[in-house]
Amino acid sequence: MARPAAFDRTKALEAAMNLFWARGYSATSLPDLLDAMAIARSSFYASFGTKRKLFIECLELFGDRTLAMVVTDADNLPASALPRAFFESTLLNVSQRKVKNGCMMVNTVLELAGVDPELNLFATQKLNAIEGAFARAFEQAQANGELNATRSATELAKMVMTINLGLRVQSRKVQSKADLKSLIENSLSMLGLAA
Amino acid sequence: MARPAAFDRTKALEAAMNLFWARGYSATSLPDLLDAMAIARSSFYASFGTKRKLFIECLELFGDRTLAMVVTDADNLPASALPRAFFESTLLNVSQRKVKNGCMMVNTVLELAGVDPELNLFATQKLNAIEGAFARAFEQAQANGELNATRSATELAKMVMTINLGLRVQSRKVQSKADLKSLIENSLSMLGLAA
DNA sequence: GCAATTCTGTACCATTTGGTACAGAATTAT
DNA sequence: ATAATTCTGTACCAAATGGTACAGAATTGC
Repeated sequence: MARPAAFDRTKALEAAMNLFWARGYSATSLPDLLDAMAIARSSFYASFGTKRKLFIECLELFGDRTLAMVVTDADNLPASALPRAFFESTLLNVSQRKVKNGCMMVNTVLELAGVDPELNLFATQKLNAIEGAFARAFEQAQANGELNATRSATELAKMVMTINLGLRVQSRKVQSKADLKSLIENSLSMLGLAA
Repeated sequence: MARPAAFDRTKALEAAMNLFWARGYSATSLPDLLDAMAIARSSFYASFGTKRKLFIECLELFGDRTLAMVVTDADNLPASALPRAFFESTLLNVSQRKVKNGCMMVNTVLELAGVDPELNLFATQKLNAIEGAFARAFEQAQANGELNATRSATELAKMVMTINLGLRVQSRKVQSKADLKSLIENSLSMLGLAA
């Protein structure tokens, strides 16, 4: 008996995520968001609450997607190939635009560490979840003898993440894909996972 | 014949730098700055121009100090000890507050990459200058035979910087000093510069 | 047609933003 | 004392901020 609750919430959320991803939290204004999401102001507040709540939803979406990617790779690849797959699929086999956006969690940690501890913590936990996925994969592989145990699985995972963070910053600097490729190769060689 | 141009420009600049360093550019408002610098609004505009110009001055100050540190270390230490000295002096032998602030150039790159290309480039160049200092030191050491040449000096410098960027992000996450220390040790070991 | 519901559009709000203007107090040298 | 200069304080500005209110158009089931 009513007009259907049609309105592409998912698409709107996706558009918002892309904007936040590129510009960060503070520098993204509400009019910017409304434009990108192509919805009216009232619809915005009706279905997303506040700008901050929307940002959290976007972070969640981004984090879950990234985590899912790592988990899927962990199921289909040997653990020693995981870091390379992760670096390449997020830094090389992606549009230049997405590369320059870096990682939304990393961006958030740096933008909001001294400003919004709650959001900082939220992004931190998402990153830790990814680190955990790496650690579990390495642990299994070491148990199976597929991976040497010169470094512990958790330490190895921490180093993969540290290098990942570094690469994400590099990708927001003025940097060519060739440079990134070379950085990735050197990183993998240092990790002992060059192959 | 006039009131002396007294007013602690240097101290005011320092205070501004500390605030920008902790909160970033957008999240630092003018009233915040005036409070921290302890000067009146008119004095601010008279001697610093705009908020943006002040930020550039602060970035310059921060960058030059960091570069000077590396250059000094390069004159007094073997090149193989440079990365450890750098990591420890900026991440361990410093107040918890400064550690949590991370590196102002890195923060700026991530905050403003998609918003203010000019400031992003400025911060990038400062980082590149530091990378250059590392590269020169490594180059000399390789020529003298003090450092093995399994990796080229410029590649090694790039990797030191990448890991540095990663560590700077880690330091803005919720993280204990013990964790950072362990990350540093693993990083140096991976770089082949453990001890 | 009619009631119900969901959207759009716009007007409005107080607050905050960075920046300017200017009066007057303070401090110096003469 | 006086002139010169530099500071403080405050009032002011237009624009932009995030958020609310509400009228009315659009779309559905009955």
